Amino acid sequence: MPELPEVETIRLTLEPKLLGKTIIGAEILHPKLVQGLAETDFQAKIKGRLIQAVKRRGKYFILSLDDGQSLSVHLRMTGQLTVADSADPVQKATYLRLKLDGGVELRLKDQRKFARVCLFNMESLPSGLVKIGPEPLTAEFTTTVLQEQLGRRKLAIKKALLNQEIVAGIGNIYADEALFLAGIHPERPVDSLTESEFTDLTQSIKTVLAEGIEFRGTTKRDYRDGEGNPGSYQDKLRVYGRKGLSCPKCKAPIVKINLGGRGTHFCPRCQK
DNA sequence: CACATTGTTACCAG
DNA sequence: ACTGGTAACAATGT
Repeated sequence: MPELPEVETIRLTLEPKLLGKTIIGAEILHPKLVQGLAETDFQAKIKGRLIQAVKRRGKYFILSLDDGQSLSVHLRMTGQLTVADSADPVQKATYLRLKLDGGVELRLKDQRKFARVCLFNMESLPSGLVKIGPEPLTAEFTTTVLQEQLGRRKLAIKKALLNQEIVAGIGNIYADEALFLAGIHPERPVDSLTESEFTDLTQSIKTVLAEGIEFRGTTKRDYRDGEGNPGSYQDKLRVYGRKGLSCPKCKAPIVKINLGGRGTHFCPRCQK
């Protein structure tokens, strides 16, 4: 469940360890990990490249290399990225070892084998980055932009927030949290939101994501930052995972429903 | 054992 | 063409 705040925390912890390093080799231990490239081609294309920047776009972790290529990593649900000493024992479910100069390596571990890695350039963006929506924590994300992205559609607002083409980086946890802060029921059709609700929602999205980064991410189970440490935002969550517990605003019990196959938490009194 | 967990995409129907 | 719903994927925990 690494969403924007978790990937950003990973980026912050890994940047000093990766910047300026040269990739001297790669070992792929799961055949489906790398998209659109055979293992030998991947190794040939990446060997000798210098890491020029450590970036993030939505939930994608991205290394910019010195020849115009980039390496993206999407952690999906249980992926973990760390930099380890090459001599350190390799943990179970480690599927990528990106060997760097100085005796260290970037390791990707993933209990569920859902994580994906892609080596790309401007002409060959991975599918998830082609139509990705605005970055919610930048000035480009405004009430007007959110309204334009949503259009006058009838789908439930929570489903829209989970669509990465509408806004980048929001997952199940932060969608529930943002809707609670804005006082909006997750099943409300998008076209029923008022002007002031759009404003509140835009601000709430920025607030919960910034809080998530401030508290170094939410660790429900698997999430760890680039140094293997859990986050602490799970202690600050207002509704997610709090079914039956009292609403922090009105003390009514938090309700959990299924919306589009996803667990959805909200306060039936505060969110209309 | 059945089911929940979740991000993305493939697929289907209107 | 567009919208929106559902299933599939994967593995583990309850």
